[in-house]
Amino acid sequence: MRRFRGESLHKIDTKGRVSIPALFRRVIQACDPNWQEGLPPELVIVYGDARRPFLECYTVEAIEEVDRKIDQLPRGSVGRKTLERLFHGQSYPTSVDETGRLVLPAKLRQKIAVESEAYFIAAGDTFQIWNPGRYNEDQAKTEAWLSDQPDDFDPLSFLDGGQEG
Amino acid sequence: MRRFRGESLHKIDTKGRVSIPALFRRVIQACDPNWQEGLPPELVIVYGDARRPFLECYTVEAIEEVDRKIDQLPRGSVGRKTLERLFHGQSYPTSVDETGRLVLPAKLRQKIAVESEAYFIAAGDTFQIWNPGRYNEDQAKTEAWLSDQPDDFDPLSFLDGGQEG
DNA sequence: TAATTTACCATAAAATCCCAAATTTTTCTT
DNA sequence: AAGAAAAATTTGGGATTTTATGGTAAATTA
Repeated sequence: MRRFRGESLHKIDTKGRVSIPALFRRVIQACDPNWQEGLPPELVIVYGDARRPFLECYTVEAIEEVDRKIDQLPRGSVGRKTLERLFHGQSYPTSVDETGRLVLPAKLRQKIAVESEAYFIAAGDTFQIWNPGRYNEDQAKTEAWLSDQPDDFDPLSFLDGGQEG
Repeated sequence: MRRFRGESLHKIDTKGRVSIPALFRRVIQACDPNWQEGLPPELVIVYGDARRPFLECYTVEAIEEVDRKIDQLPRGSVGRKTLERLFHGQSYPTSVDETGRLVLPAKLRQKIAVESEAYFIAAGDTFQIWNPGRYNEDQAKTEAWLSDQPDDFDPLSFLDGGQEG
């Protein structure tokens, strides 16, 4: 399975167009089982979780996996209903244009409060789009926490045992 | 499992190109399960941990092991988020070119403050890239610490029980 | 028709490819 | 073991391609 990796900052123009990081485009294309020469690679942007200040972008393969899992939940259950709202309702299917860009409609830009620039960061099999300042704040918190740890603290220690709080 | 071993100093040219020590290349290639004749061997450079003054280079196998472990952490946990930022976001996937070189983008060069030369040193299943002067300082500290130990102190004693610190 | 969205064209900057000169290391031969 | 030949490594420069971004025209839609 291909994964996103990396981060970068891009301009948003007056029409809401933004370049997708070139490396991300390759993953989007490789993970679109319907893609073929000449067609624009597709993806799905999930924007509904109000507690998250970013847009979450899924490849076709990744969103189909989510869909399959939702299908397995009992009809009428709270979980299923919530997930259907989020992933089926509050999501925006789109595609990468010929020049490697994507159009963020006004509604989505407002959701994450972006205007002239957007910050892209990989998160495994999805990637996120942030307001750059908002991301920096969040990142600063993470770094502050890290610098409170002992000098020899290794983030990888999360991987072992992890008695996570 | 193949391991990196050795150290060396290399020039960085104006485009950010730097030769990878030949012995390291063999390990990178051997640990890239997708590699085949004609393809460039791939690797991932992790640069995000601000407390570390070097770039940490992972083989494909090594980074995939980290990815698998991250996948097993609970979604939404602090540990998972921190590790995703670090290993998925603040990392740079790249490959070894035909002449055995690698390109360090300006952002990565700035992170470790290298300009005309870079120092490479093995560290088990990864290797590190340092500013040569910065590495010497660090090494001097290690040596100073060692020389403060009793004459009969054997570093290998760390291997036994080792009540570190 | 006015407004919005989509397609198409253009350009500067950056990243990549291709070729090649000097080294250095290894192998071969005497 | 020494010297010569071959192979591999490190480094550099120019040409080409890709990327990020902007603008205009065509098309869709309300």
